[in-house]
Amino acid sequence: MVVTIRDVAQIAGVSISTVSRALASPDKVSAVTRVLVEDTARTMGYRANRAARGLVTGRTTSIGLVVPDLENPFFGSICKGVQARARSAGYSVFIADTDEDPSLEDEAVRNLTKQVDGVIICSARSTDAALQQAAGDGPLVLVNRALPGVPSITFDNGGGARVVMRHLIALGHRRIAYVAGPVTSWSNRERTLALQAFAAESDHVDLIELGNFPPVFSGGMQAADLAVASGATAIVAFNDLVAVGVIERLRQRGLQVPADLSVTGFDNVPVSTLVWPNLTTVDFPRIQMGRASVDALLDTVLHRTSIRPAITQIPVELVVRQSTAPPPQRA
Amino acid sequence: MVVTIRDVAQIAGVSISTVSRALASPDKVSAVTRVLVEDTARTMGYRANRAARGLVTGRTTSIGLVVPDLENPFFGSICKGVQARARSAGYSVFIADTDEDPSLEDEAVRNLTKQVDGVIICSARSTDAALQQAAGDGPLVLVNRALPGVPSITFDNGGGARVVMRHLIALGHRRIAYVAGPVTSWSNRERTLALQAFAAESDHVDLIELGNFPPVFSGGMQAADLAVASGATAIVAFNDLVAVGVIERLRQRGLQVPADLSVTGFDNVPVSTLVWPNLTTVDFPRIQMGRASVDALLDTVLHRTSIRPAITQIPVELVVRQSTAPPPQRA
DNA sequence: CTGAAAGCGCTTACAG
DNA sequence: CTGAAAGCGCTTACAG
Repeated sequence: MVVTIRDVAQIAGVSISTVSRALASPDKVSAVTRVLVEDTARTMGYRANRAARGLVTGRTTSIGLVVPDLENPFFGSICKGVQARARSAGYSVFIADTDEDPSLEDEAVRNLTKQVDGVIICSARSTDAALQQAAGDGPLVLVNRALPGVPSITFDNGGGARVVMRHLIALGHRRIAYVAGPVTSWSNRERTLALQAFAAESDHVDLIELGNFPPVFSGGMQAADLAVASGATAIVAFNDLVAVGVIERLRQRGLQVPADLSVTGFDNVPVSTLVWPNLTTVDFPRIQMGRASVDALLDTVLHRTSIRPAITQIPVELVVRQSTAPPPQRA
Repeated sequence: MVVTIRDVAQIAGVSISTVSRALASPDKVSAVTRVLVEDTARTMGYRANRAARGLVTGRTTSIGLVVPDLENPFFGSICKGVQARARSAGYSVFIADTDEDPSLEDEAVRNLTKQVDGVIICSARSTDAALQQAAGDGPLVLVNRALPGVPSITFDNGGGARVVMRHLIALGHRRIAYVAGPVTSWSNRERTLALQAFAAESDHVDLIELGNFPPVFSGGMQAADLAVASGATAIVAFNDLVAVGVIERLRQRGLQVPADLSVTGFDNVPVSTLVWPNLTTVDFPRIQMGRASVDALLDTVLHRTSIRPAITQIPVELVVRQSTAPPPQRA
């Protein structure tokens, strides 16, 4: 039922070696043969069995992608970028959702390692040690997390945090609350450090650190009350979802954004333009990051001499919308 | 560097056949041998090469999943369900994003067919003919689209449409606008037919059909003005994103939801609780659908005698929130 | 219960 | 430029 190279060879009246060559390395075969084989293969609907090819070449032309949560639009975008770039390079992608569980993540990586040419781990929740180990077992690229000795693609979290602070301070804010994300989040650490440094360098600016909170809507709902009690006039949320939660809770308490308080997010996920007021946030080009991670992985897999540094940092930019304004005038 | 069955056999002092049996069919081997081989394999870090196994068994223990857009949370949820169920059944999943392009979809299916045991196509954008053809080439399950002769899992779109109408009519609405989705959308056709039928059966109810519109925020923005001009007091949007667009445009025009107009969506994506007012919508259990599609596919792949009908329809339910209310009193 | 052998569908030196 | 042969890492009748 399924047509193999043997069938094509028989119909075309050549050896299977010739069929293989005509299809995989057309220049190693005469023009006549090539056309003959190509035509036969096409009309017979022949498609090479990639597993069989992989067995002899040692390359599967597939990669693995591990993400914490496919339902989260942040990761959806990255997947999209990975998938697009992989296809254009002729690679297929295996996907694994770890449900934010470090042990499932380790298992997924182990499972994939043997059946793909390389693995991309997105926002790894696992320990440094486990990741370092995985990196030893085969080509590996980390996305949205940096680890010494392992190729990584990250966003410039620090730069994003600084540009947010600069924006709020320029508007006149002096008491700024940061609603922190999960303790285990690498991005959260990066942002916290940059916010602290920026506040310390600025005159008369107080940074109030709140949290940690879960990186979702309900986290923002919780955090909003603490932020109000702290006397902050601006709230920097860990991400857009948290920012939306903050705004909702403020609305419930009769506070206006941005008239009474300014609120910012991180990520620029679609929801940031679906809520009112539209969020001022930091755009993280996630599809680009997905693409870049495939490039980095294939550099390793194909032994391409890369101009890329081991750790790539993707620049980010502030998107000013309606959720930020000067603080209210003192009575 | 990579340990094969041969290495394990050598260290354990048995033949490769025995290693293979001890690992794959433990009951065909003595208890002593089994333990010996298992221990050796574990300490050596042996993992079977799935491609090699697939070559001889004819089964890859992987499936393919084709979706129109990984960035769309609707599909993200389905992917999550598919991935979870596949893992628990010992299957890996290849993913392909078609960017809503029918020809990319056909190509993805063709590409996958040879390297997986079966394919799940989500919200297929391709033609009936192409899908019918693909179904002939190997196990195939359609998700969110029905096609005679091809196993499908769908939501009860008609039931969803009827329950929305019933809700609005009970609130007192008599002029109801439907903001239609894409012409090519199977779900849109299903919903339209059900809405028309329900309106026809009800006394003094006018259904105003608007569209077609793109199934996103901007589609809603466009549609809102037409809906207002039509004199409708309630707007049934093709999906939640369109509903959010409608509400935003109404807000811009100074109209209040639900005081001036009621608005409903379909899908119950997370954004429906992030906007204000929270959307009244129809919940589509997408993760469940993802899981069900894997079950249906494996029924075919493993020749399981299935109690399941060829076409499964998943029930849906109305979620009443803040975007619907009785129509305003006539002046 | 165990091993030697054949073979899954390919690719790739090696001859000619 | 082309073909016969070996072999990639497994599984599975077939003997013993």
